[in-house]
Amino acid sequence: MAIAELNIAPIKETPSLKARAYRAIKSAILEMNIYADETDLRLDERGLSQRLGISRTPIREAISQLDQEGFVRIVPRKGIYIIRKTKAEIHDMITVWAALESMAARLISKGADDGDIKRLRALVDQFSQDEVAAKTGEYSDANIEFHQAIIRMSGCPLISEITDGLFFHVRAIRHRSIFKLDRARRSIVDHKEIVAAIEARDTERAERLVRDHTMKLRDHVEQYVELD
Amino acid sequence: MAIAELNIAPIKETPSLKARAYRAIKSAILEMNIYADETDLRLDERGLSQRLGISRTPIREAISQLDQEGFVRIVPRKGIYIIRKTKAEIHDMITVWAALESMAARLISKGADDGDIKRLRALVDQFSQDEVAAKTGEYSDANIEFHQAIIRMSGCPLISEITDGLFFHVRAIRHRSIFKLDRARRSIVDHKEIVAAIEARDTERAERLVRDHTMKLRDHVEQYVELD
DNA sequence: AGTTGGTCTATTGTATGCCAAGTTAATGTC
DNA sequence: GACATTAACTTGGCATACAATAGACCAACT
Repeated sequence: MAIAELNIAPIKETPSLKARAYRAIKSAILEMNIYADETDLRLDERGLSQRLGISRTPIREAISQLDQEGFVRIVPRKGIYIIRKTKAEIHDMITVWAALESMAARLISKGADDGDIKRLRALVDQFSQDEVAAKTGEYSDANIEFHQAIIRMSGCPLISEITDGLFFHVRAIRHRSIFKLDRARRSIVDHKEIVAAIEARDTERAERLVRDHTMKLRDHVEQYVELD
Repeated sequence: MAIAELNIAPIKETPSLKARAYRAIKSAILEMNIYADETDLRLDERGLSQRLGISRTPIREAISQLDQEGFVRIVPRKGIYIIRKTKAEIHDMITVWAALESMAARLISKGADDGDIKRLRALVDQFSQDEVAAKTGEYSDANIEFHQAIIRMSGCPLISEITDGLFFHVRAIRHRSIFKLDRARRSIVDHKEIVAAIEARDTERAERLVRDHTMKLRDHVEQYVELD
C-alpha cells in the first residue's frame, strides 16, 4: 500500500492569544484618533475579554505590555486609560528620533552598498515636488516610509525597533496638522539633499541634514500643534 | 465637639506583588554574571513562586516584562531562559548609546545652565589620571556615572530611560575587560575634553567628542571582547 | 438641607486548577 | 545491546474563582 504523498505545507504555529490580543488592541487604539476628543478613554479587561472571546489572562498580559510601551496606563482598581502624550513627551520623542536617524544616516554613508542607495534615490524621486501638491494626503505615509527606509538600511535592528515605537506615537497625532502642504514640499527638497549627501558618501553632511530635518519637524510641532 | 487633628502621614501605597517580583528577579539576574559560564540559565515559574511565597500570576507578569525588555526569553512549553546578548547586539546597543548621548551633549551645550556644567567639571576633575591607575576598579562605575550625568542633564527623560536599559545590558559584560586600565586612562582625557567643549558651548565639538568616545568603546568591544 | 457612615458595585490584583505540548526515563522488541 | 515506543513528568498558556479596594449611592440622623 503506497503512502499518499500529500503536498502539505507545515501548519504555521498559531500565535498565542496574548499576541493576538496585543495586536488587536494596539491597532484599535491606533485607529481611534485618540487626540480627537477630550474625555478619558478607558479600556475594560472584562469587556475586551468578552468581545474577543478569550479569558482575562491573555488580555491582561497584552495590556501590561501596552502599559510598558507607554500606550496605556494601568491604575490599580480604577481602570486602564489610553495615554495621550504631552507636548513635552512628543518633543522628546522626536529628539530621540533625530538622534537615532542621524546615526543611521552616518552608518549608511559609511557602509551601505550602492544598490541600497539606488533604491533610496528611487524612493525620493518617485515623489516630485508638483505631484505632492496634489496628493498631500499620501505624502504623510511616504514621508514615514522614507525615514523608515533610511533606518532599516543602517543595518542596526535596535534603531528600527526603538523608532518604530516612536513613529507609532507620533503617527497618532498626525491629523493635528503635522504634515501640512508647505512642510511636505519642503520635506521633498530636504530628502533629496539627504540622498545626495549619502550618494556622495559625505558622512558628516548626511548626518547633519537628517538631524536638522527631523529637528525642524520638532520645532514645527512645538510651534503649531496644541496637545496638552 | 472638636474634631481630633491627628498628625498622621498618608499610608504609602504598597507596591504590587508584580513590581516586587520584577525587582527581585531583575536584580538577581544582574548579580549573576551571566556571561561567566556556558550552560543555559533557566528560570522556573513555579520555583520562583514558591521561593518568593507568592502565586505564579505576578511572577508571570514580572517575567513577561523582563521578556519584553530583552533580559529573558520565554519559550512556550520549554522554559524561560536568561538571555546572553550576542556581540552584534552589544555592538548595536553601544551604537544607539552613542547616538543618544551625543544628542544629549548637543542639548546640554545649547541649554544647560552654568551650575550644571560646573558640577560636570567637578565630576571629571575628581578622578585625576594618576589616581585612576591605582583604583581602576572604581573607575568603571565612575565612568558610567559620568555618562549618566551627561544624559540626565540633557533634560530629556526619554533618553535616560532608553540608555538605562542599555547600560544594564552592557554592565552585565563589564567583567569581560571592557574597562581596562589603558582605556580608563584614555577615558579621563576624553571626558575632560568633552567637558571643555561643553563649557565653551561648542555644540558640534561636544557632540562629536561624545560620539567618538563611545564609538571607541564600541570598537574596543568589537576587537577584544569575545561573547558568542 | 447637609452630613455621615454604611453598603453595593465596578474594576483590577492574585491564587489556583487544568490543558497541551515538550522532555525524560522506563520499557519492550528485535 | 540498540533502538523504537510509551508512560510519567515538566512547563508555560489559559481559564476561572476569589480577594481587595476605589468610588458611587443611599439611608438615617442631626
